[in-house]
Amino acid sequence: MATRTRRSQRRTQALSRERIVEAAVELLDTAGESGLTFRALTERLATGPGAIYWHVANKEELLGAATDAVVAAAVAIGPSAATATTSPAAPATPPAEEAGAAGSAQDGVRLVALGLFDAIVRHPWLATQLATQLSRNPWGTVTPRIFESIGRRVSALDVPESSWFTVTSALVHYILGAAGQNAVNKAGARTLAPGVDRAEFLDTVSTAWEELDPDEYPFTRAVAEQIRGHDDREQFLAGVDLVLAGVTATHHR
Amino acid sequence: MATRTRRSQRRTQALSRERIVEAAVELLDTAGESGLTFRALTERLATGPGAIYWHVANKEELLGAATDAVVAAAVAIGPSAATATTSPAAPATPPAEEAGAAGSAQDGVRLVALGLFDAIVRHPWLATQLATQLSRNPWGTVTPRIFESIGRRVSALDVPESSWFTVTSALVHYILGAAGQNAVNKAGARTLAPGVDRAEFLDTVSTAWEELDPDEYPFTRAVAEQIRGHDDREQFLAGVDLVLAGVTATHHR
DNA sequence: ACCTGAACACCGTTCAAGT
DNA sequence: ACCTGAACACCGTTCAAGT
Repeated sequence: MATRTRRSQRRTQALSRERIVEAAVELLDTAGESGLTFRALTERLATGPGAIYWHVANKEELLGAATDAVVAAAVAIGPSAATATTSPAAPATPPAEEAGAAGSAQDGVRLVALGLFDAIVRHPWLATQLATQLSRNPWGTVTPRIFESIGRRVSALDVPESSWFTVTSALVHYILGAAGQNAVNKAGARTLAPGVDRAEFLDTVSTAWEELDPDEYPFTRAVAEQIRGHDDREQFLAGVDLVLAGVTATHHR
Repeated sequence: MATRTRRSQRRTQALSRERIVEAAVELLDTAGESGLTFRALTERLATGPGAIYWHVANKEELLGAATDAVVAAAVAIGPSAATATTSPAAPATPPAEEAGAAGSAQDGVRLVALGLFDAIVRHPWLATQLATQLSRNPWGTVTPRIFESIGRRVSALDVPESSWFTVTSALVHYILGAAGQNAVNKAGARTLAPGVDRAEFLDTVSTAWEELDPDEYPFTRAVAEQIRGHDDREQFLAGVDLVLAGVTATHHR
């Protein structure tokens, strides 16, 4: 078999934290979560483990940095603007969408939400990593980044300032929960042909759900059919709109 | 130091998948995600690794079973009914809440949501594990369990059947996202005195957020103060109500 | 059928030594 | 200041052997 990528030529660029994080993201995308090892990293960067440890404290920090880089790009850009290379450094301010009427702040929320959704689709490991990062390291950079980009749009909605935190939290939580679950791609595939593997997969789940015990799972069985033809992004956006509708109904009415 | 729990007496019960899962949950609760190793399990159960592998295919399956056991108990019971011992096997049908008027289906949703929330607080490893389980194994038992218990209440709301899937998904996604992020307990503490460690922690986050760059993070800084005194459960429920309000506003109105 | 425990391949991390 | 690479402790998993 011997699938050797003969990338172990002499190193041309100097090692740097940025280059290490970049390589980590590539490895995660290519080989999945279990593919990111210091040995693989070491080979790809043509160096030794000690060198990596000089730039990065440990694996947890490396995963955090990889997550942060991808998230930064996602919230800055909006939905899949096809950035081929992931650049760890992102512009400070997101490009302004349509100059802001109060109503199109809702579109802003949708835009950021889709940006995160697409990022998770492109980088399936993000789903798990986001959960890890947000729950055991909320003082890090990842949470504020997401919070800020959603929150700005929320503050442009007409919602009393005292509710900003609650509303933003609800949106962020929905987005992360939904994006996470929908990012079910077979590991390794860079871009999945949208019609083929995916439809097959949904079919499998739908069938499995239809075969559940009728006494224990009446609802899930009843609804299994609806999963078959559905479009993930559409579904995801419908959920965002549901929350936005709740915001409108609850505040300023 | 030699902190030996001298639990390695001769085994009294026979080994079984159930007992292994139970021990795994205890280990996860006590020592965190990194504390669950086959060696620790082996010592606690007074056996060898081979014996465990006879009952369980691998670590991934073990984690899945542990997650499933805890989730099953959570959705069956509702908010923290203080089950001291986690019983992997759960009753088939959840105990009926107040006999169902259409309006109290909303209370049903709140009840299940709080049940999951509390479960994650009691078992912080659930947050990460749920994300893993749901995203790379949706044909497992965990997803249908959660889906069913929320979905039943949704179908008792007056929402057209064609929207059941969308609405249930949105609720489940919010619940998992929110519960996940809020489950920030210091690892190891079984029950945390609610007023002490937690307030200190929120204080730290709030302060950190106030010190962010004013140009990049105006919103997060503005809202940092609101995090200080807030009650997680209250916040969580407010989000559930926001989604429910959205459902009411969008459907059958 | 169920369990034992030594052994294997692999992993994250350290550190004395080099430039 | 930055990098090398051997070495260490530990982990999930296997398997021939026992009962």
